[in-house]
Amino acid sequence: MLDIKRIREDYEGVKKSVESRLKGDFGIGRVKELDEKRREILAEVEALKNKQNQDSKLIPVMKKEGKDTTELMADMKALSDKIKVLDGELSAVEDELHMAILSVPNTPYKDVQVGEDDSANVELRKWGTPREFDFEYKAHWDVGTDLDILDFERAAKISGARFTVYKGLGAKLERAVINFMLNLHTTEHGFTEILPPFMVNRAAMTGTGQLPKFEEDMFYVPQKDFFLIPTAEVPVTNLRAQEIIDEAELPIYYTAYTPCFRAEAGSAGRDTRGLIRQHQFNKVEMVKFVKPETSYDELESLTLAAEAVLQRLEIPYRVVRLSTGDLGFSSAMTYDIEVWMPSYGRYVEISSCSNFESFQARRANIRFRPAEKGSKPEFVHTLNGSGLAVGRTVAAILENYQQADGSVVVPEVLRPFMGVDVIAKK
RNA sequence: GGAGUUGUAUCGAAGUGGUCAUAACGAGCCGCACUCGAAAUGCGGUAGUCCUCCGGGGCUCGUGGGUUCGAAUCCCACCAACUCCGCCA
Repeated sequence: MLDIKRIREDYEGVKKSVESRLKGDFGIGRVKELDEKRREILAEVEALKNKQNQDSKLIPVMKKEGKDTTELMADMKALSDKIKVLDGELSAVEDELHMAILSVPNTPYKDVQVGEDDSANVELRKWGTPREFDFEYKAHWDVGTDLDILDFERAAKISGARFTVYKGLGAKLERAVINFMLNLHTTEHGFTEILPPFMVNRAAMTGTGQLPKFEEDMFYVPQKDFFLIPTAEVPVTNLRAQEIIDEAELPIYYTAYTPCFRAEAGSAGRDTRGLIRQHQFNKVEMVKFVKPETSYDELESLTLAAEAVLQRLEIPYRVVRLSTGDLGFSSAMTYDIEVWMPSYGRYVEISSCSNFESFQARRANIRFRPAEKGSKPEFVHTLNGSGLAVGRTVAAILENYQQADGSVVVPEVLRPFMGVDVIAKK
């Protein structure tokens, strides 16, 4: 959510910034209209309420003095009716304004290049060199199926398309990757591990920006009005919702493993094979709550923490900065980490690291109290990044570490978790 | 799922229709005094939020409705916590 004051004071500037995302109708004009209408009604109703309060105090005094209050009470009834009508109008305008402003995306940071879509993304750096295969390499779904560690057919039987069953060393590999990532982030990067609920309420989904605009992308549990989390970002960021945090506690770094559930509405026909696009997948997420002036430095270190995973696994990747048109709804700036995927013949997104500035903090009401005496609470800046998507990491391992005989070498750092050096056919 | 109890500031807690929400009374915390220093004691201070013509005004007693001239207080719904029962891993 953008600051309504900022929209009021610099309407043209904010409008221009939001519209640099290029795609879609952002409805910021409606916000301005409703804000003006709201303030008009507010001034009127507050004047009437003040009168109501003043007159209301007279009644017990008059009664005590034995005076007749009939006339005054009749006047107040009329006043009260008028207030009721105006209050009704006010809350209708406020509801509409609230919905309207919740539907306006964040303003991109000044460094973000303007562009229509991912074709305008800028490559910032590359790490590692894609491997040259001297045999005919396979896509990860074939590697996994042939080794009998991934089973897409039986997953379809019990659930449907876009689900996977991991089996034997495949299941163990998934678990090893999760543990490796969590251990790295907690012991070397200063993150505190969180294991949150995988179902959340509407308020949490609104706090991080998934609602009200993207409800159709989520799995929903009508019985309790819960949503299956699309990412750990939702429960973990909302962990501190409605709080005023002591400045001394900042920055706060949380990391969490969770499964993620996505309806993948509108992506029919894309990435239909393999582990890349699933209704349910595992992810290790990193979330930061920081002071505003540090948030862009924190974005750099967050991205480096995610990159460290691929460096330890020794898999080539590159880092890109998303263009305005490719930027997520809540984000001001996003770096994507893309891993080398031989079967795609290109780099594929495996992590997304974003600075939301105060956009989520304002929605979820997450503030901190500056240490300086007498200072007012301010919104924190929130960030998050995948550290990493686990299914895609496993896919990248299977593809990049496959051998001519169909076996897969286990990356060095995962061997303590796996207990084997190679995943081979039985 | 059923029954009961509860929800007021950092915490405990009073207030049960108006003139005690500028939230009593405790506790904690921060200043100051006393002290060589500390403890004890005394004094003072210890929400948020919106609007503003910067004078001030409004809102918030779990949340949302209702009754009333007027609601923390009465009524309804919902949420959460606790106790007991049922169910369950």
